[in-house]
Amino acid sequence: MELKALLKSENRLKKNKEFKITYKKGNSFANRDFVVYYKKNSLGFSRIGFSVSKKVGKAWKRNEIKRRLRETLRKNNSLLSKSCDIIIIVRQTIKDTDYFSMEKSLNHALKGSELID
RNA sequence: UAAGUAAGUCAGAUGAUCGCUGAAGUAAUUCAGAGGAAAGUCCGGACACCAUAGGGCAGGGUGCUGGCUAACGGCCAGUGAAGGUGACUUUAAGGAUAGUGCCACAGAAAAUAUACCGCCGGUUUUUCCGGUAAGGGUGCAACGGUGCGGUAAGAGCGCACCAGUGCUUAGGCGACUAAGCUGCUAGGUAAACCCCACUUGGUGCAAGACCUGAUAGAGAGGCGUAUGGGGCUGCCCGUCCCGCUUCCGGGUAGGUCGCUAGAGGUAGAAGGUAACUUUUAUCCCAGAUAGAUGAUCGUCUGAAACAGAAUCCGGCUUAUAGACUUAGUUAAUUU
RNA sequence: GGAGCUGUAGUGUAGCGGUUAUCACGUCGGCCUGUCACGCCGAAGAUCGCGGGUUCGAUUCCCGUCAGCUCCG
Repeated sequence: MELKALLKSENRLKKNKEFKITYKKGNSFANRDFVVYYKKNSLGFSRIGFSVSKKVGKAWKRNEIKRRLRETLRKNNSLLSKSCDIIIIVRQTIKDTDYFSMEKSLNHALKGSELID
């Protein structure tokens, strides 16, 4: 699958139901900045959802975080072949970190959940 | 030069690589892509549905004058009051003689009554009676203020000036201002109830319309309309529904539309002190749906603030780095 | 996106415009007890979320603002 397709609509978690199922039946891993829920699916590709609480910041701040997360995942396309539903929850500590340390932290979180090598 | 006042503008730019959303195109590709506040949701509209969008009362809102506007609690121009040396700023600013309430403590007395210390007269010299409200004292506030006359002592009792109120004249569309005159003195509070004038139906794009369409009833016609219940903001009137029967077909979830050409932008002309209006030319300028603008590198000038459209407009309020423009004011120095 | 509610000692709450403000739990000190608890007595602890305005005087009335919470798919 092509790299740019990662963020097409079929690769995103959308429905509230899907989120709830992943929360209930999936496994989780957490570090200082992120919580990752993941669960195998039968689609042959992965779907990813983001969850950024209002406690993190105002609207423009949350948008910025989501943009940067998408950029990080775009560079790192190995997630797609896993066929998983993934939810990435952002914690409050992310507020003051810059792009590079965020990327590092996210990779650590994904390694911990054995989604990437 | 310093301090301060008012009005207004911009809101990083540019190049490269990799990406996101929409439109056009068979395709390569091309074009467009967050704000001055997009925010708060404090007002006003458009639009949609609710019942025909109704009547009365209650309730809500606004409150100096004139104008502007689709409308407004907004804006513009003025009036009064308050503040500032000044440029200028602020202003919920109708009515207290329609009525009701309240004015703690203190004080004689807090609104139609009264006299604590006093002053004066008479009698008596402990006091009592009468007159008085000038002085003291209380308080945010004491039935006008200052001065002179007057008096037993006093008092708008009389006079002059001032404050208020009423009337007349002049100016102004008007709020009001100026001058003159007569009578005389009226406590404050309406962001207390209230009165007066104007105004106000409710719900909100999660409005609503259509497509597909499990289970079972949204709709239409007829009959009945006694009681009771429910809906239409609260109550009353009025009105619709709930009952029975016949016909007909269609909740939630999903998708499409609503969804962006508009009280639109830019430039000019005319009218107006201005807000704004009229008109000519020209432009098309986000439309997502878990929700699109990012990352890296280079240069300028320094990894600049507040901060992200969600139906759309007009305002208000709040947040905001840095830079700039224009017009007044005050003070100091020099010529 | 839209609609609403609440802010008062550490916590949960009362409060007619008129004393820098009530009660309970908690805290601190004392009494009681061999000791602790219970009980009794006393004390401290509040910029009434913040900023303006009305008023002689605001926790209370009005305006703005901030924070928290609830409801509507």
